[in-house]
Amino acid sequence: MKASQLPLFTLKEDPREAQVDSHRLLLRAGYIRRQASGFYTFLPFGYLVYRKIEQIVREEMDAHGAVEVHLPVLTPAELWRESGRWDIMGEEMMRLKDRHGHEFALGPTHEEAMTALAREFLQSYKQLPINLYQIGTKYRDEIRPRYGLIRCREFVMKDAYSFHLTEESLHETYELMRRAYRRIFERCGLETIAVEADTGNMGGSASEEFIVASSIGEETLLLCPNTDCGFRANQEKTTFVPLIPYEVGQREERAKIPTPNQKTVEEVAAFLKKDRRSFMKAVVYETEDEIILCFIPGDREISETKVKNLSSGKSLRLASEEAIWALCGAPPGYVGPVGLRFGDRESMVISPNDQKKKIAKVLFDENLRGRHGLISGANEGGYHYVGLSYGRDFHFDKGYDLVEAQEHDLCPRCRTSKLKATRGIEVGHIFKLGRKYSEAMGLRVLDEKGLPVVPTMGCYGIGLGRTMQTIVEQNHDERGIVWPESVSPFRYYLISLAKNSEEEQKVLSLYQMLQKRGVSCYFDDRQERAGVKFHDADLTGFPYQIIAGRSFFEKGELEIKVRKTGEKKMALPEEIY
RNA sequence: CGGGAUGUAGCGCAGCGGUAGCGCACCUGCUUUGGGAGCAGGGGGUCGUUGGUUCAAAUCCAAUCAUCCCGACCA
Repeated sequence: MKASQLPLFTLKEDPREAQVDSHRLLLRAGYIRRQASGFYTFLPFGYLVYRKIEQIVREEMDAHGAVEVHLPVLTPAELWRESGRWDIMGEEMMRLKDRHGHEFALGPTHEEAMTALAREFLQSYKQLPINLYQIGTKYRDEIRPRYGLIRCREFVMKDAYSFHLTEESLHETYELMRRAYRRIFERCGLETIAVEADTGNMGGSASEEFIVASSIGEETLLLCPNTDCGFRANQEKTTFVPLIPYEVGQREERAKIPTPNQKTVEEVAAFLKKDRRSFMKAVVYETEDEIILCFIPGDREISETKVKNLSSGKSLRLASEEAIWALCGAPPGYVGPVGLRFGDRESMVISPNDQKKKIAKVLFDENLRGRHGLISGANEGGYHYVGLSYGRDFHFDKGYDLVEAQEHDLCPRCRTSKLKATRGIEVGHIFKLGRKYSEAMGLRVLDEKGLPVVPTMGCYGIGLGRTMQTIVEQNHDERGIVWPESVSPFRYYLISLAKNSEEEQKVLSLYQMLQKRGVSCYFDDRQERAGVKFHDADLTGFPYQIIAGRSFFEKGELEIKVRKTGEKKMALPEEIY
């Protein structure tokens, strides 16, 4: 392709909107352009790269036994109501009505739609297992779109859904997909780390994320440096194990201490000159039908993800001040385990200002078990208790893991090494979904005995646009992008330094000869000075540059420059492939 | 949704009460031609939108929309 047909859209100056290198370079080198916050146009080069990635994904999915289909972007509300997610998905899901008033979602994911498709044609166990995938546009109304293609509101995802009679069969496909993903990212020139992940509101048992280590990543991973152990997980998923176990402490008298205007653990600890480790921190959440009071060690932060997994799964948020008053009879900051009007054990129904009656739950972190001398709110404004004892002032049967694990905590697997933290971009995710959707949507097949069974499911996603930008994030220098050959729009960037029409004709012949031989080459035939072409060639980042200059016109020799290393060598036209 | 910032030519920005500017890009001509050329000439903006203050508003005030950054984490 020639520049006169397929123009460059390069910019001389950095666009103001871009904050990170990969985003800046994709804009500047003319690969993408923003249309609205979180919505991007793919320009010619960008679309070429995108399609190369798509093709890699397609080839590997096909090679690993999956079948491609294509579903509508709009999914009817009824499907989401069947699974119960119409209400759960919240504002992240974009919705609209047609002229008849029928409700639709712009699909953020397609579990429901694919399960609905499967139940239409799956009747017998003989049809299983089957793995259906599509490459299609998704919509998520992100709170805050960021970093170009990394987090946007319209994006292309490859999503696959597999259906199985047995756990073993699901496991086989899960492993197959794991292998396919390794191949896909490898072919894209990305080094991924596979980590255990939280299953989120998707439901299901096992789940693994494919992460590319990067400082702009929005995921935090915790890794065990002990190679024999090899533990790697998403921070959200990591079980908290303190490096130094919490001391049991001495049993002592309970005392109520005035702590006026001291609300946070930090404030009260400073005020009483006590260590934060001896505090029992209370955090209150509510959902549509629950109020959840959590107690955790005072020196740590709570993991909202972990609490969410222990709740009804609906929209979890910090409780309102009214709800805290209704629950504890005290303002925020003074909540504690003693004197809760419903006791300190299990659940009962209360009625906060929020119209509805809600179930009250109390969750204790396991690290509070059996401890004495703890400090917590007195459930009375302006007072805290010191000297709280397990068994006397609070107790619990089941303790939970509620604390967010951090770097330098103990590895929960080998329990010998300190965890290390890394930031990363999630480019792929594989799940064992289980029967959540097949069950809810009435998917059944007959087994060998002719009895109906509900198939179990797996689900496997890759963000294509995000993958594309991640490749740039990992492959660039101060001059521009350095594409891996597998996804570069073209293999060669041909720069003509012709000074007259005779020389121009020579370069054009060269280009036509390369075309004829099927060499992937972009010909910059613009009437520009050499420097401009060199800069654009480096910026757009194809793996090799062919420079037709003096040596070509005099001796027929071309200069080949390797973009990545800057290394140059001479070659004859026939030697270029 | 809370806090901060910014909207002026295609892009990057200055101007902050008195005729709308600069650099790059674009068009024409001449010279130049191996790392973002020089000279000369030229085209292009209802200053995000709406309302207000004023003799006079890009400039002051208000509202609104859009974009970017930080937060939405925890009493």
